[in-house]
Amino acid sequence: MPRAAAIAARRAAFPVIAHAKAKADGLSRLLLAYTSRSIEAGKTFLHEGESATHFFTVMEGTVKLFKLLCDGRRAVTGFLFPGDIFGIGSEDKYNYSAETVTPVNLRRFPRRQLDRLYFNSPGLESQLLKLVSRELTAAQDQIMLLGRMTAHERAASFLLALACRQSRDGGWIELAMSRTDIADYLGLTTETVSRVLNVLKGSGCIVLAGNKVRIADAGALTQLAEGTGSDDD
Amino acid sequence: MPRAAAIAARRAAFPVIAHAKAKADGLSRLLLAYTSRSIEAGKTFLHEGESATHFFTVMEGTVKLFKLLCDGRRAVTGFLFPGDIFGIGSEDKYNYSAETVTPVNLRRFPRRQLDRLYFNSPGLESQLLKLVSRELTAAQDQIMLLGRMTAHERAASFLLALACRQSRDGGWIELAMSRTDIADYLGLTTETVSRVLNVLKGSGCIVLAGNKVRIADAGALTQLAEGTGSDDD
DNA sequence: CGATCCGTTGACGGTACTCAACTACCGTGG
DNA sequence: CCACGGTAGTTGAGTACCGTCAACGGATCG
Repeated sequence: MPRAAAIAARRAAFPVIAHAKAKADGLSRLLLAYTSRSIEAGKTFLHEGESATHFFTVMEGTVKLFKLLCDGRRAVTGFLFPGDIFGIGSEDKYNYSAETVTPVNLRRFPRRQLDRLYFNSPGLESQLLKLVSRELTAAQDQIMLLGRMTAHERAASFLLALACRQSRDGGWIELAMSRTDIADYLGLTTETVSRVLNVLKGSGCIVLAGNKVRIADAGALTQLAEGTGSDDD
Repeated sequence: MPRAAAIAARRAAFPVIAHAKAKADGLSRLLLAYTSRSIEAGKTFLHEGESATHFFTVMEGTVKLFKLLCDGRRAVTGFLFPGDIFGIGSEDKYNYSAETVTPVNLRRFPRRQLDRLYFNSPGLESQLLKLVSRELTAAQDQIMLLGRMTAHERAASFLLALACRQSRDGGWIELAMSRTDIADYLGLTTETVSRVLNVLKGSGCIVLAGNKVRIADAGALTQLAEGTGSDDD
């Protein structure tokens, strides 16, 4: 029973709105009417604490959301892929910063106009509620990961979650983000990320080739991700 | 600048809806019309994965929300106090379990009736959106805490966040939850929690007396919580 | 009074961090 | 063309923080 829950958790695991595009059709159509911006890689285009005037959808590329401690320590709270929406949530300030990982194409939507739209399209608000709820679920999964999983388990979970988002290219996953980004996402250091990935590679669970990964033994990886060796529950 | 952000973060730090009662007045009034249940301490009254039929508000007592790994490892995602609302969020299954920490008095509200209510009270849905957003913010703060803070910093943050919720009794904070609960909340072990609290006590930051804590040196505790010793940023 | 649970304290060990060196891969410019 | 510098990733050695295991004290309860 908890096993099923764990699997479901991983499936929804991105702090991000898994397949938001499909689910938020009305919203997406809405966004299409608005300005599209191209941003080069490595630009912080949204700062924690700024007043939240817009929300965004990723058209192309990868974005990361993160928070900083005053001494520079960083936590990446999520990666965003095409179709994901962020900056929703009715706080008046953004509670994370956002930076482009790759060159990115974004559409942004002024929040100020939301109230008007709520009035016109009644389903919209509950769509947003659903999206934020999904983000919340993902964040809580991440809490489980950071609070109670080992480095190996974190890496395995991460790869499986990535695979769920990018199921194309014959199983090859593109690691668009740097090791530092992954480390800050998994609560580890770059060195540990590197080592752990190479252990997974060595054990035959994955194939590592530069920025690409392929999951070779999903079963073994899943077991790792759940911390279950060969024992039954 | 990041310092201000960090402080704001701690202020909102409970994965919980800080002072939801005040903010969600319409909602609270609504809930008052519904059944109230008393539950003894230590009962799991809501299971992760169950279909989410109701949402709840805490009238009295303390509740914890948690998730389990299949091998029994646990992460407490939040503590709930009187006035807090949970089980909102429009997922069809609960994504955490809930257990009473103390004897608790709850009101519960059938979700099925929400749609009808949305129609009648237009502000309601955006109230919910705001509550879920706040939960999300809290969860992301917890991600920062779990991913990038030391045991001492986590404990200090925890105490400060608790103090923000319970500002009564002349500064005495009631630790209704066990060390195990705190450990699962902070991603530590009970032993470490115990040790760290006693270090804080020894350094004069706090006063520990059984289940009660008083913050003696809020400044020092805040510095600890932020990881800033005496260096400027 | 024994049993159990919770919290504390101690000794020890391991996982992951720190520090450091080294490689590979860029793009730039001599 | 290759030297050069900068960045990203890998690898190694040593360390530290925190987890594990174990024992103990105090409270509650039957």
